[in-house]
Amino acid sequence: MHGHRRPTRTDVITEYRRDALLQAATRVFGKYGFDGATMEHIAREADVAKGTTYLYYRSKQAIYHAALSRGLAELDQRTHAAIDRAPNLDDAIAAFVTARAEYFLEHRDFFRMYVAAISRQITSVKPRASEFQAMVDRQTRRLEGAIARGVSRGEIRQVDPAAATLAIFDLTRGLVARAIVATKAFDVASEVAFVTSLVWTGLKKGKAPAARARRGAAERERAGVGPREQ
Amino acid sequence: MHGHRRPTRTDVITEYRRDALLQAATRVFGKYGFDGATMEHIAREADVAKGTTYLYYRSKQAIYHAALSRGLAELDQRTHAAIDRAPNLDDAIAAFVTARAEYFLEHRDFFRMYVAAISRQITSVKPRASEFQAMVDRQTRRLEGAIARGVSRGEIRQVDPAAATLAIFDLTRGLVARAIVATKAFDVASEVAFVTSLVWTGLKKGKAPAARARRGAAERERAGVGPREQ
DNA sequence: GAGTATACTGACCCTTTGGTCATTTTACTG
DNA sequence: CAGTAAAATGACCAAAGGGTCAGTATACTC
Repeated sequence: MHGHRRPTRTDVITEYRRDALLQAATRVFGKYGFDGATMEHIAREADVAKGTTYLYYRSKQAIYHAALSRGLAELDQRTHAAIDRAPNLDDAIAAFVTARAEYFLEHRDFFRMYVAAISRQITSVKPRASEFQAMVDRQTRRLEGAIARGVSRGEIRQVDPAAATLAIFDLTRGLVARAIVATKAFDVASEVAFVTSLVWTGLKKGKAPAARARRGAAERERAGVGPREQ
Repeated sequence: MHGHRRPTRTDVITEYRRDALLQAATRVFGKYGFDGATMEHIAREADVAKGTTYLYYRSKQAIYHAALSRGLAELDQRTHAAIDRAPNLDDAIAAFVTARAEYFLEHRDFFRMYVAAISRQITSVKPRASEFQAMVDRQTRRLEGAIARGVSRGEIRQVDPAAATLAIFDLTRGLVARAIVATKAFDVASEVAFVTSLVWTGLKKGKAPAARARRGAAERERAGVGPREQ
């Protein structure tokens, strides 16, 4: 556990329990949400008694946070690897969408936690904004870099790389959400293809319609809109 | 309240309380989420005692459902009106995005409830899928129709209208979420313009890149992916 | 195998909160 | 203004669940 000495018996047990608890937590939080999940349930799922849980994680919050972080780290790692493997921008976009869709579909409970976490961020009054911002940043940085390069290299039209990345991010999340909720068969591959084609066509160089000025309504929103209440 | 006889005193009071409670509920549920909200808090916010709440709504679930439904109805109404006012497809798309973004930004607490509801749908094990499906359908039907017409009329390239609509839907939601979480100024108008331009460029007729076959990973997902567990 | 350290357990405590209802307040009627 | 119906109240109840810890089981040591 620390440094690199031979792991003691305690280290091994700790690692084993921590892992089992995290897996159990992901399953339970994914299925019931933070409030719906009970420590008792998580403990049973990990084949321990409730008290044991508190030997490895300080609180419900702590185990939730750990489970979420673990998934995010793995997701980021996979996303980054996929993008780095892509030789050019359109492949990078496809890789981003594909890698994430794949990961989420292999880890449905994690995806549920992920969506709930995003929802919480919007709901909660507590301004844990910075932590959340960092999380999104980690997930989008690589793709944003690739898009920025595409723009400066003239590969695609002049767009705000951050906005484009976030758009792809949103599309992917929506796509996965639908795949998970779907009761009838849902052709993920073709949905992924649609999203990538939509985005690629939308970004590709061509006579850009240069963000046609929208009249009326939208204009009124011009001013910076901070977190002001309705 | 029923039929069209002169409203009795009771009717007036009922309407007044119901309305106050729904407003209060939206505020509280929006800020604290379903579980975080307490009936006591909602009651206080509506200037009544807890018991009074139960004179007008059977349960916490009931008031939650009523508040959500009311917002959805209004949102749908506005969205539909905006689309119907649009003379052609690209205006319809812009109208959809703008109308929704506007409504959500004017009713931030409702938006929070809305996002939480979506998240719940994904999280919850209970298959209330059909009700949810209906909700999304109501919100997208009009735009989907417009897009379908655009396709058959050859105005845009051959795409699945449902998929395109859902994509626009997702982009709008993401955009609003960011506007609401944003700590620094956030230029909604330009974000709306970006999304509409991205979509419009992406859908517009042109040498369609015909969903370039994605090799590898995505392919493996081909089979219908139902709600199977990880 | 006695002795000790480590790991685990679940009954228990305490707070929170959805929902109820006997009682009180308010408004209306004749 | 007495009498009655409608409306509102908040103390109360019961269930649920996060977290604790005294006690028990397991494993390791000499």
